[in-house]
Amino acid sequence: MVQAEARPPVMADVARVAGVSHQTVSRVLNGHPNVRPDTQARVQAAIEELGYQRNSSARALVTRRSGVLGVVAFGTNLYGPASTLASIEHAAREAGYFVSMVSLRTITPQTVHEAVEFLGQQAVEGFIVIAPQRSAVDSLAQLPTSLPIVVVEGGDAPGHTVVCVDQAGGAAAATRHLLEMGHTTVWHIAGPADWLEAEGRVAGWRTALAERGVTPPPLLRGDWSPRSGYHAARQLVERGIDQVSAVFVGNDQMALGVLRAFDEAKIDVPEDVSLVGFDDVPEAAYFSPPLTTVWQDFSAVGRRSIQLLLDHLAASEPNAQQVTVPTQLVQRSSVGVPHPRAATTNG
Amino acid sequence: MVQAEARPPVMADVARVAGVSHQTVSRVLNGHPNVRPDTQARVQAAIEELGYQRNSSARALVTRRSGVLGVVAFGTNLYGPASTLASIEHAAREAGYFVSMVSLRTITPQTVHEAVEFLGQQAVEGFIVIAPQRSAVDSLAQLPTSLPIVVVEGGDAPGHTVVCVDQAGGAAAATRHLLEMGHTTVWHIAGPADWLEAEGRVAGWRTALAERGVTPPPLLRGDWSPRSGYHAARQLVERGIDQVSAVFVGNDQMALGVLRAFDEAKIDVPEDVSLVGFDDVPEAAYFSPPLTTVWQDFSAVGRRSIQLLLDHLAASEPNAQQVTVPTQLVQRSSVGVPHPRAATTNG
DNA sequence: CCCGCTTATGTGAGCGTTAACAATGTGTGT
DNA sequence: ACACACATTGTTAACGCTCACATAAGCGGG
Repeated sequence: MVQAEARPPVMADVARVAGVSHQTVSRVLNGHPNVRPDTQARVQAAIEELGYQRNSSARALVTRRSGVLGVVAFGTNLYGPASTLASIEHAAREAGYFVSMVSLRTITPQTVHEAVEFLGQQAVEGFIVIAPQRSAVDSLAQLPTSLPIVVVEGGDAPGHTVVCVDQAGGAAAATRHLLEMGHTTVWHIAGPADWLEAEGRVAGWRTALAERGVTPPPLLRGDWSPRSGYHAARQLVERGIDQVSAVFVGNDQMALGVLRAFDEAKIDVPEDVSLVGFDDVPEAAYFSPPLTTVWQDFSAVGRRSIQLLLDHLAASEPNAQQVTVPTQLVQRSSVGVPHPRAATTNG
Repeated sequence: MVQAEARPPVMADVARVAGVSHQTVSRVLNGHPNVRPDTQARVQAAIEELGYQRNSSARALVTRRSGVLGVVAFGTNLYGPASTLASIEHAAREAGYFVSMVSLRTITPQTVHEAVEFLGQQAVEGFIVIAPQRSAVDSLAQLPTSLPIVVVEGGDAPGHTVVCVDQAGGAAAATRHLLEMGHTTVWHIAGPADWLEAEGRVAGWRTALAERGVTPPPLLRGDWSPRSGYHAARQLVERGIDQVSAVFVGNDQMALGVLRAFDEAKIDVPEDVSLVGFDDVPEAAYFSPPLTTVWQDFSAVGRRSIQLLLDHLAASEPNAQQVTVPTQLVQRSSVGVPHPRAATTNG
């Protein structure tokens, strides 16, 4: 009795059925010119008859191209990174590339290094590293690889190709908006100091204040979580909320915590205090009150990252580009004109 | 002048430097026994000297194992799927597997089919499909692959290995909690009808009401978004909120919309109406008021999925298992005892 | 002191594909 | 009718690894 072959069909099988050589099958598969239409049809038919699928390992072995892009991401259960990641994958797939992902829980030179090394074991052709912290960016310099890398949210990583959102611009727009509504100054609850996004927003906030000759009030720090926003707002309340008429919060999650703290302290937004967030998470429009915030185009970040990475792959030129994605202020109901008492700050 | 070899080193290069055969290098790399310690050390040294990295394509070609797992995900910018995905990747990496991801924007038999076919081009060894909608689960039956598949949130997919959260149990617990607080009935704002998670929660809600002999009030439907929760709550308000003392909302995002609508209508939570959500997103604790909700262990879902998939891979047995991950009620401040007027429902 | 047994290493083939080159047919200008 | 270009197909040799097998070396018992 003949042993039934469990093995999936290979090119030679297709070639036999179609009555051609395996090389012709290869040509059909790769869309080479100079294959007669009827030959092509016969091969095509044989492929479907056998349910043939090309062996990607063999192909990768000989072409030295795996068609896989590695993505090292962080905080992927947060809205921003998750959206960026999805967009990266989408753009990569459209370009015919696979995405192999490593999702980091903590981001240190150590973990970034390990992630890149891990992906290096698989034959990725290039990397996208979402490196929102300074330490992560620094660790990029000494990576054990010569593969092209695009850094997302990597701020001013010298010598690297970087895609980032115009944090400073968005923050300045938010701050200016509050100033233009008549607030004499704007407080800021920032994200963690080692986060480049946090620093960019702080810088934008400072810039907008400086434009008006306003000395920035003391900076408050959170860790992006609603909890930390809540605590920062408590501090504000305790040190005298009368002094505060407008707050620019580093992200929407912290803004939610702020809202909660103000609600508990019977401080009305925007009647008593105006608030602007950052991110424009889907929930922001349904906070109480709906939050004025800064929209980030995460989708564009993902698309541009892939685009730059593919450019690098094609050109093999090491020209490090810096791409900045603009933001947009989304006005809702958390900003109002300053309360009379708040106008007399200098009392 | 000798042309410098740009090619990365291969096993033969390592072998030459270490003074052994390529096969011995292979043995060291794969941790085979019967290699003398000093030989092993020499090979190890040569590997490091040359910065050798094994060519995974060549290895995959001959072993017929790529070490890559495919994940088809949906709604990856939402908290639940994003958390599950991260957990899947983590568990896979710990087991030494790579994760290739496809993130779907719309989930139809068509897109699921395409995603699986796409991943099939890469030589994935198995799939995890996050298929939260009935139509997606149905489309799984006729997939063009014989590879092992684990379905996440696939409800009662017959013949498939499924990991899902105990939606009905969680919903019943939420409903019972409201009933035990003294509410005579509980309204429900459900997710979309074709979502298995939504249906599971509806079923649990009905069960808990039936236990007390309570006829379920009319079911309201949303689409998981805060917007839809807002509109459902508006309906409730317009048709007479006096009839309503407790609402179980299909997820936290919709609950936020409900909160917003109630806030606008000057309906206090939990004073006038009690509310329970589902998911326990990080923001839920900072809603106004902090939301009582049902916690889902997304991390466990991811871990169990990988575990089952690896079992399948090892056993090649087609024994379809169904794993259910328990939930937990998280009590915060959105539930209270019923208002006196609400007790006289039959008025 | 040789036999068999174990341990340590080397040799050769083959995985399924693409690239380079060879070989065949097909038509065109002279 | 002949040479030459060109379109179409086939043949052969890598790619870098693991597997199966062959071989050499070490070691205790008769």
